[in-house]
Amino acid sequence: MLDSEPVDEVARRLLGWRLTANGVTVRLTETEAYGGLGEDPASHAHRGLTSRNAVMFGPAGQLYVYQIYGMYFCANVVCGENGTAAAVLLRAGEVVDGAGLARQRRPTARTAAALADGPGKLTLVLGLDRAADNTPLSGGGPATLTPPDAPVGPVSAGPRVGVTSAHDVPWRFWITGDPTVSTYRRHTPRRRPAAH
DNA sequence: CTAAGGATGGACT
DNA sequence: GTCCATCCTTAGT
Repeated sequence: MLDSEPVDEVARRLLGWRLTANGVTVRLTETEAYGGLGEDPASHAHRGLTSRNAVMFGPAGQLYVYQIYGMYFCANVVCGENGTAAAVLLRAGEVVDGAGLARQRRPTARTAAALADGPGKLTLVLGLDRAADNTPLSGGGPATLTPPDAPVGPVSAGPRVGVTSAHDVPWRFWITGDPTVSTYRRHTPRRRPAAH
């Protein structure tokens, strides 16, 4: 499935799957699709293969973890056939097991729904960092992906978050009405340092 | 409720 | 040197 379907379809179907890592399990409630070389200006792979995005060009089912803004990490599921670069960003989830550990890792979360209602928060709760980059999700690695045990409800789609280009592509998917879905924020334009 | 600004470091031009 | 697939706190409707 991960390698045989369009990446946006995979993103949709990953909703409801469970991701387990370091004693915490999360049910995915929000995902985003990113395409490959030349086809998606918002994708890390758009400009070609680099040391950071190399995992995206490999076989499907690997975890792609990268650091952003110097202090957070984002987790992706690599999709597409070997040689094609595509991935699904895991944006949010509901903690369904290991809530105690999750709270320790996210002391600022005021509600259970806020434990993993954003991509950086999701990796914090699961204890994932660059060490988990390029590891298998099928078992034996730091993080494991398992199918849903119940059908998911209605799914919504919309533009991706924090993306400067391709605002018209509705490649963000979430479970309709779920309280753990991150609130949409438009990309905040960079400010230049005040001239003096 | 929304908007703005800072923290912070690696990848890329 | 510039740009982020972010989060949190503070200030303003």
